[in-house]
Amino acid sequence: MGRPPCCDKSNVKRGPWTDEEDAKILAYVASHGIGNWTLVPQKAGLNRCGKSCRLRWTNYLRPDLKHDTFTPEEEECILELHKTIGSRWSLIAKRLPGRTDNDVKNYWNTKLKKKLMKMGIDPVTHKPFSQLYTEYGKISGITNMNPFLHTFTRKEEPYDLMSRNDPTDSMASRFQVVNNNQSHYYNEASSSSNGVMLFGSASSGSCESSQVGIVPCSSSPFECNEYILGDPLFPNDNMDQMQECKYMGTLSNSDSITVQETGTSCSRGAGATSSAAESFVDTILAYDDEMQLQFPNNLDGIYDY
DNA sequence: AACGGAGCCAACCGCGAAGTC
DNA sequence: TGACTTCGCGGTTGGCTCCGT
Repeated sequence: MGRPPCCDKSNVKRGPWTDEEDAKILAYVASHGIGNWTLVPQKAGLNRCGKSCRLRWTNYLRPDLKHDTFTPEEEECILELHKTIGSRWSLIAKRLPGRTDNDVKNYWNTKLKKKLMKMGIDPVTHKPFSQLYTEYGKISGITNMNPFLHTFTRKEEPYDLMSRNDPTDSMASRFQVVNNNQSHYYNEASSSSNGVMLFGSASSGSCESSQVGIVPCSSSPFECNEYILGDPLFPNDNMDQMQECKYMGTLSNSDSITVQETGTSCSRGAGATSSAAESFVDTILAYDDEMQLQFPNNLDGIYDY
């Protein structure tokens, strides 16, 4: 039944690699190529777990890897990609030849994140903290009135907003929706009219299906169709439609994306039923209009989705 | 010189997806 | 089809180095 265990984890060496061990990996790959990593320790004469060997190769020994510091161009690329797709390091690393996901992740955590925070920019949303606090204040102020938003804050629902007690916490984390085994960011980059972000959850009890997409306005060489189309939350039925949109999935140079849910039936709270033809943003706008009528003072000013 | 804190990064951990039997 | 595995990923940690006191 199944494959044999990769190794006896209690009986393998761990910790830093020696030059001798590196040489064994290199020699093995040179003669056999990359294949079944579980067999590598045995065949290469290493007392290591196959998983550890694979990690050592992919993160350090690969001949195509760069070991120098990140260039300003690479830094800019990471920032742009992170703004769009978040902490999907392996996807970001694929756009940076010679860099691994571990490299990118470490560089982000040790340099870029702090750099952004020093500039007063939230590293998750890539928006100024001041703007986020303003927007969050508005959202929290109307949460009890808007039935749609109320759905996300009720404790008995699968959705739950994170605590706002920690002032050092990223604002974006407070918009993270926890949905059983899955969580999705309501990326704060998603709030203007230049593009559309479709979101939802296929595993939600109230949504039968959903889709996630990013529509930008300007086209850079980067295309994120692969991320969107590869997203498990994106129903196959909508793939063709997604691929037909030539703008879909190209990276926006601006931070303007709007949130929208389309397609299948989805009910979130009283009155939030939307038909297949009724878009999510239409539903929100309808509530917005309703709120404007009922509480014109509270919702005065800019409030774009 | 000794110490402690911060920064950095290689390596590990745990999970979900995919593969195998 | 189900049990069990490997693979790949993102998050976290441990230890080394640097720097200020």
